[in-house]
Amino acid sequence: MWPGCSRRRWTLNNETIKSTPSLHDEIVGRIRDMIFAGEFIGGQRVPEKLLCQQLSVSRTPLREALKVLAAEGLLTLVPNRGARIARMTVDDVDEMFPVMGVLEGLAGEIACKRITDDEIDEIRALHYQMAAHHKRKELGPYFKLNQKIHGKIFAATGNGILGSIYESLTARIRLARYRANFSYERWDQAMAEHEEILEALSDRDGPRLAAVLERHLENTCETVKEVIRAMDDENAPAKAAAGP
Amino acid sequence: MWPGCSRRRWTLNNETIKSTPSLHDEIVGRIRDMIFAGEFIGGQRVPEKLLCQQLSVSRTPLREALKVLAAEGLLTLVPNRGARIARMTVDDVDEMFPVMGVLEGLAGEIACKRITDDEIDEIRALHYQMAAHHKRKELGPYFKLNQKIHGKIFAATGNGILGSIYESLTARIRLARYRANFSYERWDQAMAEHEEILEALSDRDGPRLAAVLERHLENTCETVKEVIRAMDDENAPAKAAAGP
DNA sequence: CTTTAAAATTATGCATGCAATTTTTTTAAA
DNA sequence: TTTAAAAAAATTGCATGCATAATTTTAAAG
Repeated sequence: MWPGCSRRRWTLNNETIKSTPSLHDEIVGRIRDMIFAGEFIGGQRVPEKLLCQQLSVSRTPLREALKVLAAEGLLTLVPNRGARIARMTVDDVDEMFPVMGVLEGLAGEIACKRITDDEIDEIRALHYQMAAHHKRKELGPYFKLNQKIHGKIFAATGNGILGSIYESLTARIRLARYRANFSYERWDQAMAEHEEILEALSDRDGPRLAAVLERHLENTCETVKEVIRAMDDENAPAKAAAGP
Repeated sequence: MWPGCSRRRWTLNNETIKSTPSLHDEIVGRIRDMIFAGEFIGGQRVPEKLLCQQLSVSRTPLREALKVLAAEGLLTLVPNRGARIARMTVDDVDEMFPVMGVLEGLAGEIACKRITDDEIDEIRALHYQMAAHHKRKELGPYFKLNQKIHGKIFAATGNGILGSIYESLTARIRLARYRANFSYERWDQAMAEHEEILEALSDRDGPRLAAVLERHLENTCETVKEVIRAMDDENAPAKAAAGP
């Protein structure tokens, strides 16, 4: 996701170099996956030692990986106090939302100009798969495909920087979304919006796609905020209930 | 510039904690300044040892700092081959430009809604200072103030994420701009656009501000591309000229 | 003189160890 | 039982050392 991290070919000064996979890049990916898999909950401390034995590496490459993840916004690093899983707040989402909005809008406009028929077909295929999972109320697979479709739209822009910024924002959003106990009405609405997205894309209607994507994002944003509020309620009053 | 880096107070879980400044964060700042000061040119290798003795620190915290700077896009880290100053290409600028465009537009719209009279006065003061430097053709101070004004506009939005994304993009742009041997016509044009920016901001005219900012950015973008092309010409044919 | 191959040098990747800070536990007092 | 202080334990920050990969130098061949 981040431009130029793990095992891949490097293009540098017009030369293509095959890189040996380095340990800390491997670790970055592993920890990222662990976070997204929900192995840690927001705000939780993540001691270096724990990760060291869990990944069977020494502290040096691990600490380098933590630095990278903190730069991505997935971890919060406090001097002398180690790493914590970044905690998403409702305010954070409110800040991220308009930014993602203009990025999605831009992506929609560019994508409509540059997307190929083959790419549209790919997205259509993913769309119908996703629709099937929606019908069967299979949340996990639905999310994966949803994510993939948005990724494909950004990929179709051919603008790597646009894609990577968007990706890093959705990654942070994903911190809150892994346990999505949201309403089915919202889900149905999101699916309907995706129908429109596919239509606008097929028609290569840039303005319409931009508009739908923004509306869709608004839906997503509300969903995420609900999840965050639910998570906060689950923790904060739990302490009061845990009293004598 | 980056949310949560060096000596500052941390807000975490609604607690305010004063953090001890940690060495690697200090190093990140120092190296960033060195890069912006133009001590290294794009594509140049930056051996760890050199930085170690220059900053008189050991390799461990230095390497952590390099990871962070690479995540910011200021350095390129290749496994087993160390760090290089990131090289900006014309294509990179072409990708960054539309992204910065929508971000500036968004910032302009929000800023006009939320900016206070005091903040406008501050920007006005900076503006006139900048105009003076422009008249005297003092490029360095002009750039500093220019940067500050745009920063203030983003600060006025109250949206930290918007600001930090924009900041990280301008940081990468700055890699190319430190030796700006561009045309005076462009400079005059930029100054004229800044007059308009101040006007639109004073009138709190969101759409107009967004439009001017985007136009201004286009100017900046062309300037940067010229600089990059000049830098490339300075290096590539130099080898051919250095022949026997 | 240029090109190629091997050795020497240098740089990077990672593990470990110690000092300093933070967190937890223990102990004592209110 | 709660609170405060002190001691113990654990955790982090950073330096150093060694193995491995990359680069430069040297030597030889074409």
